[in-house]
Amino acid sequence: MCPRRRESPTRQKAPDQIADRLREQILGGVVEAGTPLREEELAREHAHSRHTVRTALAKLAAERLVQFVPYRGARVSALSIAEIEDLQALRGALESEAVRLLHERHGARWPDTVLAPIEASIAGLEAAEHGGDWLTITRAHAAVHTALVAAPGSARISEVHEGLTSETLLLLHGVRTHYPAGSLAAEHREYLREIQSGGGSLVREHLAHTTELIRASRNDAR
Amino acid sequence: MCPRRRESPTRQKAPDQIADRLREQILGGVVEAGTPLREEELAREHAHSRHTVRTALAKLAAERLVQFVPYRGARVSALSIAEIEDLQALRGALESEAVRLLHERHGARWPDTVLAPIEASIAGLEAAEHGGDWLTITRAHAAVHTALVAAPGSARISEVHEGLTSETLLLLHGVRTHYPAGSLAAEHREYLREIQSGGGSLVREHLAHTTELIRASRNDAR
DNA sequence: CATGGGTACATTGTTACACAATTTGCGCGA
DNA sequence: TCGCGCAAATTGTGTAACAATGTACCCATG
Repeated sequence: MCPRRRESPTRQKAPDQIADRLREQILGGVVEAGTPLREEELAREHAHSRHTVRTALAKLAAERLVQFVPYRGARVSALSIAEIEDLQALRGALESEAVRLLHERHGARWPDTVLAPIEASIAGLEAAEHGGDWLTITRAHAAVHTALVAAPGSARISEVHEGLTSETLLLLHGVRTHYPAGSLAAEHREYLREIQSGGGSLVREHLAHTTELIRASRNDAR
Repeated sequence: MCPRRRESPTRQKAPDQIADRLREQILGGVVEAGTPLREEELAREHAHSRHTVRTALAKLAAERLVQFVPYRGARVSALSIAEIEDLQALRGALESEAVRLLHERHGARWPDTVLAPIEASIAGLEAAEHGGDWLTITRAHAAVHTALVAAPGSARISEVHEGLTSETLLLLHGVRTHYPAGSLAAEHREYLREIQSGGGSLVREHLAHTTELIRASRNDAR
């Protein structure tokens, strides 16, 4: 292969590659909640050693896509409604703090430098709604919230929030809600308009709406 | 030794033991910021394999006590003032959300069931201030904030907040501030009294005070 | 004497294979 | 039919080796 330029980051490490592939399988629904993940089997499938696979699984455990039982191994996570509410409470804390910081700095009319990246991500969501599969749509949806939380530039709030993305996508995978194409984007444009003058309660209301969709979807599945 | 009862958790795993020991060394100042941590050396010192040591180092990296440079190894973390401010912003988001939740449920007079664990941890801080070393004091101090954030029972907010404890203690290790014994406890009793009627701004003020102490301590050290 | 290039060294990243440890389930005997 | 013991399945950890990467040092040339 081509020699790597010195400025490039070192090539992606094997555990990261394995984690990426497993993450796609889990979030894409190929591997369902509760499925055991056997180290030797994964080592064979990915043509890597068990040590490398264990490192990859540890990364997914940190993202809460998998859960470990000692001497029993890893399995794909499933969250209870109570756990979902805890997760949404955390996301609400982070996103409402981002909104508070933006109010503190910019009042009720946020400048274009703040709005443009968020609006760009909403445009991306709209594009995803026309033609993308459900995972593509939920990823684009997550990107909107990520952009909003990133807007004040508080690096650690952003980082923790981004760390919740896999888990959030895993949750939404099970939600078979049919939105007309473009309606999620419209909803988030409205949300962006409202939170410039509103506050944390709008954030929590927005997230509670999502929790309710998940709850309803689970009830329908019974 | 006595056979382990089935209800007991399995014995502590080797990587956790190594991580615990290294954490104590780092937080106790035995291993200073910037010190490289060589895998083979640690493997010899702890009488474990490099695999086990690498797993332990990964745990400490997740707590941000150490930082990895690819192919260069781990070293004990050092945070810039900007990074400290980001960390405090995150802690502020979590603690002020806990306070908001407590107001939402209990108004301006929190019941004893809420206050008792927090007051107990402040008593523990007071005990630590009489006779404990600086790490003992900073641990007891962290326990007060942990108890407060845990009070509304939002598990994930608590968990993220607790995950910041090692890093916070590492920061405070470098702060050679001389508090009269008991004054930290008194300050936190006052803080607990105030936040029952006050809100997030008091939380941020309290944390900003700590950031200022760290900043001043670093200036003094130059 | 200074600079650049190449090589070697230090250390991490990963592998293969093996054995220890733990949990659970199944089979056999009472 | 129930309880106990053992085996199987799987993870947790170890050993030893080699691959990969980055940095520093040495040598040669200008």
